[in-house]
Formats: sequence, structure tokens, C-alpha cells
Amino acid sequence: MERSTRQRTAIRNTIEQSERPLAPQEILALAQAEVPQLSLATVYRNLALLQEAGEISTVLLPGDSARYESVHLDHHHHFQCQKCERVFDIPGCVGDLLNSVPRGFVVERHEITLYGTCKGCGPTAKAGGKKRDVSGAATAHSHSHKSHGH
Amino acid sequence: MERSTRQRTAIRNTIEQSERPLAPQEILALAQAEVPQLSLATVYRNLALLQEAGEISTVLLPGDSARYESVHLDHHHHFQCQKCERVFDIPGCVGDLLNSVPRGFVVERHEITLYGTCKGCGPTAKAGGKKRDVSGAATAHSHSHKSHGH
DNA sequence: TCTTTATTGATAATGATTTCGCATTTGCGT
DNA sequence: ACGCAAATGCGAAATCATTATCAATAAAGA
Repeated sequence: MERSTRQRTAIRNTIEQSERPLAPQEILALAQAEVPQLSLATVYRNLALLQEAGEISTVLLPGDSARYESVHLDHHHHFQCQKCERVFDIPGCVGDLLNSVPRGFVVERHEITLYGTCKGCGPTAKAGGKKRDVSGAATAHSHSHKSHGH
Repeated sequence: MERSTRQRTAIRNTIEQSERPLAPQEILALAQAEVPQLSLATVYRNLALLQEAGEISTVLLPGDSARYESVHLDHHHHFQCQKCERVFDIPGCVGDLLNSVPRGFVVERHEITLYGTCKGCGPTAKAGGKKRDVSGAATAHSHSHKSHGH
């Protein structure tokens, strides 16, 4: 059966406790604080397991590779900082104003991504600070759990 | 200086005349109707040039590779069919209801992607029809040019 | 504690997309 | 018509995220 390993627990906690979607690399870096020798392959293997178990969901952003977050979150969208590249959750939804599609098209799901500057990076230059920092701290929402459906 | 070649013209026309964003492979397939020996490398090289020239823009969808479309289009968003995987333009915008971001965050741009079933695929099974068809015909908007700002 | 086997770590392998290298072709100004 | 640099074709090479290998490790029940 499914065993409880230190690495799996670390990975799960890292995701569950994060206030924003994390990329595999970020998860690796953060979880290594708890399990130093943790391998990226293990992160991927567990992401797959946790996903099958329905504990986490995949967050896909335009032109970027997958990130993961807890499924125990209200319906929300994402904000990616154009400087630090980190992704934050934005609570709420713009509404069902999505009926403007042409005749014959049926919408089942939607994805909204906002781009700009995050709290941490402040309203300075348009861009600049290269690459991600893998750690990160800033928060964007109050982590209100449960109660889906938008 | 910049020369006018048959392949460049074919590529430009293909994109300009398409009613939806096209992936490099799709552009290759469509433009080969005009220039049979066209190479994929040439498509990529010209996409870069046309983009620098400000003629086309990149369309990025969550978890998918880049597509390209003319910049001469009103502000709009995209709809991807979950069956044929083709991407259509959806005119208009849900509005500036994007002020719901947390304090300290500044939104500069947004991206909205709708998922569902397109006109051509009809409201049948949830999914199924594998892979793209590279050609495609269906239309989703009236191609009204110019007049940005949303 | 012993046994079984899920799990891990390290690394090679994939698969897909995009870029390069280079010899050949071809616009385009003269 | 000439000449040269831009542009092309095609295959190799580079990226990159994700997956597969496989020997070694360590949960969990007996």
C-alpha cells in the first residue's frame, strides 16, 4: 500500500502550507529544508501520486511549465509577477460574463491569468530581476479553504 | 536589408488571413500550399522577424506551446476546443473587473482562456478526438481590425 | 527483529520544440 | 546581367521539463 515517507510528507506539507502555486523546482528547494537529500525525481513521483489522490491540482500558466497547489482552495485565478516570476493566487472570479462566445461554442472551464508587479517587487522598472528565487515568501490571499463552484 | 521572399510572403499571408492563432506546424502546413518546399526552420526564422517587425504577436495558452496571430486585431481572448485542440479568438473582454487584486499588486496585463467544445466539434463526448489537424477551417469572430485598449 | 516491497536517489533517457551550421539559392541594387 | 549578402533547406544540435532505470534504502506488518 501507500507508505508514509519523510519525503512525501515534506512535499505534501510544502504544497499545503504554501500560499501560492509552486513549481517542482520550488517544491524541491523548499522541501529540502526538511529532507536535504530529497531528489527532484521524487518530487515528480509524489506530485503524480498526490494528484491521483486528489490532494493537489495542476496550475498551468501561459508559456510556463506546470505548478502545483492544494485543491482545498476556493475558485480563484492567478497573478504572475513579471519580475520575480512567482505566481500568486487571486481570490474570487470576474463572474460568468463568459457567455460572449460565438454561437455553437460551449464553455466548460476558464482560466484567467493576470500579469504585473507583485507586492514584494514593488512598482518599479517594467522588468529586470532575472529568474526565479525558488524560495519566496510574500502572500496574496487569506487561504480560505473549501467551498468551490463559481 | 529585409528581402521579400516567396516563403516570407506565404507565411505572413497565412497568419494574416487566419481567423485563429496558428502554431508553427500549422503555419508550415498551410503555407506549404503556396510554397511546397517550405521548411519549418524558415517558419521559425520568419516568425521571429515578423514579430520584431511588429506584425504578429505570440499567443500563449496554459500548458501549450506558442501560437501566432496578427497584431491587427482588437483586444480579445482565446477559446481552445478540448477535442480538436484548435484555438479560436473570442472578441471582447469581460471588463476591468480585475481590480480585485490584493494591495500592493499592480496588474498590467491579463490573459483569459476559455475551454470547451467548438462549433465544429459539436456538444458531444467530453473529449476524445486526439491531436490537432493542422489545417482547420471554422471561424469564431468577424475579424474586425484595429482599435485596441480595453 | 525479519521480510517484503514500496520508495528513493542519482542519472540516463525521452519527447517535443526551437535553434544552429553551412552549403546553396535568390532577392535586389548597380 | 553581376555580385553580394540575405534567406533558405535540411539535418544536426541544443533546450528543458518530465520520465524511466535500477541498485540501495526503509516503511509496515508478521
